[in-house]
Amino acid sequence: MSSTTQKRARRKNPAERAAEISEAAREIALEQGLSAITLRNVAARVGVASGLVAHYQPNVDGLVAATFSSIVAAEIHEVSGMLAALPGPSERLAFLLETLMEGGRLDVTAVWVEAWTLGRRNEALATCVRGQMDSWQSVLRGVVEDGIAAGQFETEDPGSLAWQILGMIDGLTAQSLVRWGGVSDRGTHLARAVEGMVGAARGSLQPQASGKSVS
Amino acid sequence: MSSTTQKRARRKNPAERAAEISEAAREIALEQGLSAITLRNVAARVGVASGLVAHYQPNVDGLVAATFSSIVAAEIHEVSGMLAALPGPSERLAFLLETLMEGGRLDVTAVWVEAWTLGRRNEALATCVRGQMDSWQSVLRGVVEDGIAAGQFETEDPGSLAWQILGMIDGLTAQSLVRWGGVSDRGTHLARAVEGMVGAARGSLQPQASGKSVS
DNA sequence: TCCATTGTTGATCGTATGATCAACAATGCT
DNA sequence: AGCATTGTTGATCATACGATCAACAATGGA
Repeated sequence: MSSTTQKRARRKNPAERAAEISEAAREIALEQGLSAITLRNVAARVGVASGLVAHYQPNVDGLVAATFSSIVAAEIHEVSGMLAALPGPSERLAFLLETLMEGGRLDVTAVWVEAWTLGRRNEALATCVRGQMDSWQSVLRGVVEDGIAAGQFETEDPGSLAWQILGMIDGLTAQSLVRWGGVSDRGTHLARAVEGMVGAARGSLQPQASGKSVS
Repeated sequence: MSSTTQKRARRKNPAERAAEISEAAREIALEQGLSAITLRNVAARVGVASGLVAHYQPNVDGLVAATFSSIVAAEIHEVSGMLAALPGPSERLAFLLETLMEGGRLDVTAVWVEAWTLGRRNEALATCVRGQMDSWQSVLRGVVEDGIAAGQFETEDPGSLAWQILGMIDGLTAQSLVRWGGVSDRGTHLARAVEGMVGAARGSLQPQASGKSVS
């Protein structure tokens, strides 16, 4: 009993404790949403008094904003790492569409959607949201520009187009947050639409039904 | 003084009072968001005790859900009324894209986005959200099917396509909630994408730079 | 061993929420 | 005028939030 229920938390150095708190906030956000990030909630998960969380994060709005950035930045970093391993712009764009639409990132999508709303009353969060949107747009724009340089894509304004594609992805994934069924060929439709927008060859961005060809 | 500051609210019949409360909730939602719908907040706007609001709306979740439905249903009704006045499917689809992307409905967009998040913890709201999404999809699907019948559009699955277009619109308008600049030709890009998706002629869905041709 | 440093606690304050309900008062019928 | 009906009040309860801070205790150097 004395080992399972700890009366007082083990004393740790600030960096370690701060990391624990950030990680707890991250988990809470992914499981229950950004608005579940609460002094008491985070404290309970770390196994620590609420005051300690407040000590490391003087205001909760900041913690929420930082947590949002942490989650999204990690995703961007991960995805763009995968992008780098692909041979050319067409493959990268196709991979992007397929990956982001796949449905395995609903938790991150929920965080995005909630951040859009919370940003109205949390200025720090709003700034982070804009920053991360810029990051995503930058990644996507890079792919489009590479495609243009390689002669595979054609568009006048890669930046604007990148925003457009991002918006479409956001809307469609947000939709899947509420309604799973209904849309059958989500990926296919989007790929077709984007092909038209970037002037790529028909089918060049379709998610390849690679690997498993059965059922 | 006795006329400006009323000590006790005028006695009204239930239907009238209920309508007042609904209207107040509607205004609050559009101005401050769905989460600002509060017993005391609504009561203050109506000029009434908080208990009275609770009397008419036994639980707040229900009021939030009803308010969402009211706002969105009104918009759908309004827009589909305008659609009926247009000559053909191409004009209707173009009008839809133009109207919904125009930026004059940011308040409604904010309500949508917040509803997606709040629906996670408000089951009644979640049901309403799904219902209104169905309504929108139904309107859009109707336009697409008409277009197919008229030989102007071509697609295998109008229902799925309608979902797709809706998702794109949602994402792009939500984006404009946070970031105004950045995208120049929002409407044009989207129109081009949709043209590709429905197999319509290039330019047939472009927002006509009608009326004012200067500057 | 003593003690200064510093990580940690938990109570406390002010505020806000939804919900409940006995008391009140306006209304209109008899 | 008297009275039952019913729309309305406002205090109250339980809960949850962010924030603050004096007190506490673990740690490691002197």
